[in-house]
Amino acid sequence: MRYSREHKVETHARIVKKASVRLREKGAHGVGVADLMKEAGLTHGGFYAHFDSREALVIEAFGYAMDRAIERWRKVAEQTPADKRLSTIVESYLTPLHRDDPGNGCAIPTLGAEIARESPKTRRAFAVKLEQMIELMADQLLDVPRKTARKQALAILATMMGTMVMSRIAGTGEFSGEILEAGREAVLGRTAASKLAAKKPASRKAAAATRQ
Amino acid sequence: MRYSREHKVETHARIVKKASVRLREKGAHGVGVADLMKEAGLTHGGFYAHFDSREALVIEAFGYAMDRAIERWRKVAEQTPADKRLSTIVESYLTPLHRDDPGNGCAIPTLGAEIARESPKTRRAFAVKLEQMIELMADQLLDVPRKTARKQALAILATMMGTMVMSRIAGTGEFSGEILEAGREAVLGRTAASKLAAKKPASRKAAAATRQ
DNA sequence: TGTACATCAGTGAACGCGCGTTCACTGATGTAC
DNA sequence: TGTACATCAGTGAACGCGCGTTCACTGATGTAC
Repeated sequence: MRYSREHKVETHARIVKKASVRLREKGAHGVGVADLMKEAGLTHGGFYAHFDSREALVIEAFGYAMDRAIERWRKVAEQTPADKRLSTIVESYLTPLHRDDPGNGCAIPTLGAEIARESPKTRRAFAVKLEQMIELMADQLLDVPRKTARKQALAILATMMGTMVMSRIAGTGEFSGEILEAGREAVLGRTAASKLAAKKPASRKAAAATRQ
Repeated sequence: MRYSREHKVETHARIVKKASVRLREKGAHGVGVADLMKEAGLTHGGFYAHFDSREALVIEAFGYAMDRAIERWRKVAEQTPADKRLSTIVESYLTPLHRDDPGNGCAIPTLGAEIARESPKTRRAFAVKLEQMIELMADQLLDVPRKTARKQALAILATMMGTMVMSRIAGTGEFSGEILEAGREAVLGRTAASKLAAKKPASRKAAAATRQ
């Protein structure tokens, strides 16, 4: 069956998109070609009409995942008043929802170590995307000189990503919630609400409960 | 050949130790049983006299790697005056040397995502070790109440680990060095030396050069 | 103390499963005339 | 506009390699007598 001009491009994109979810969930070696194709509603035989190798899809899917994160942050920045952008990004990132859904989340905490093991050439492509994330984050830090903003952006991203990895190791319980909270507070400072919660044991328990 | 009582224990430990290095370098799926045994000077056939499965060795090797990190920090704490402990740990962690030698480095930046994908039971065992790291780090934060120290320790660890992952994605060049520096500064604050360097372009270049 | 036997860590061949990759084939649609 | 042919995304069987695992065997040393 010969398909229309756009059909192949659409199918290709669908494979990449679905693969990026499964690979974030299971890791770069965690899913086979057959499974990835099934995810896109196809059989494994057609795979090589779209990609030179499994490796090639993995790279493309990783890139897609990072592009989506950048895009998401860009959207938040557009739709949020300047002084709330940083906190909106950080607070939506360091969330149990994000922690428990790595397939649709940031690629660095799930795939960062595997990206670091790629060839220098491939790594460089991802470094460019990382650079974009840093600049985007620095854009949200308004009341400091640009150089300082960039330094702070780097540290904020590192804290966010490290917090996410640690909270996932800790699971979904109270310990994991504590880690997320510490990350949020470190980046944004203690809010009035969290200060209050820290002083009143009763409301702390309630807060712990809502975090699962 | 029947060996002395301690022989098996020693061999077992040697396999785990060597495996922990190779697994940190290549990832949990990056090395085969035969290679791991060869690393310890043995052939693959003897593997199952020591471990129930490859998975069992991976788990044990991950645990060994984390224990070594904890042990190393504990030693630093013992051998360093109280007010220098935090900076000594952080400065030896956020180093090009550590970045370029994942095999002998901290397990979280290399294996954290894979630990997070393990079974809840296994994850919990690693969460215990993570908890130990947190407490050890909190012990070094002296002039704040314990609860605050713990929160700060969590954030510091997250920043350290996130910085390491990001710097490895960035490779070994200037960008990677910038990431490490931002991490150090975020955790320790600008030192007199780095402040000076930031003002004098000449010495900044020199600093960049020493970072590779 | 000396001798016969038991043990079992380690060897290397072999097994078998899974998975990446290949290939002959299909058949719907695009294109040439 | 209609017809014959070409194209090529997708199918499913098959290939073959790598790797985790098994197994019969070895032989040095521990242990029983």
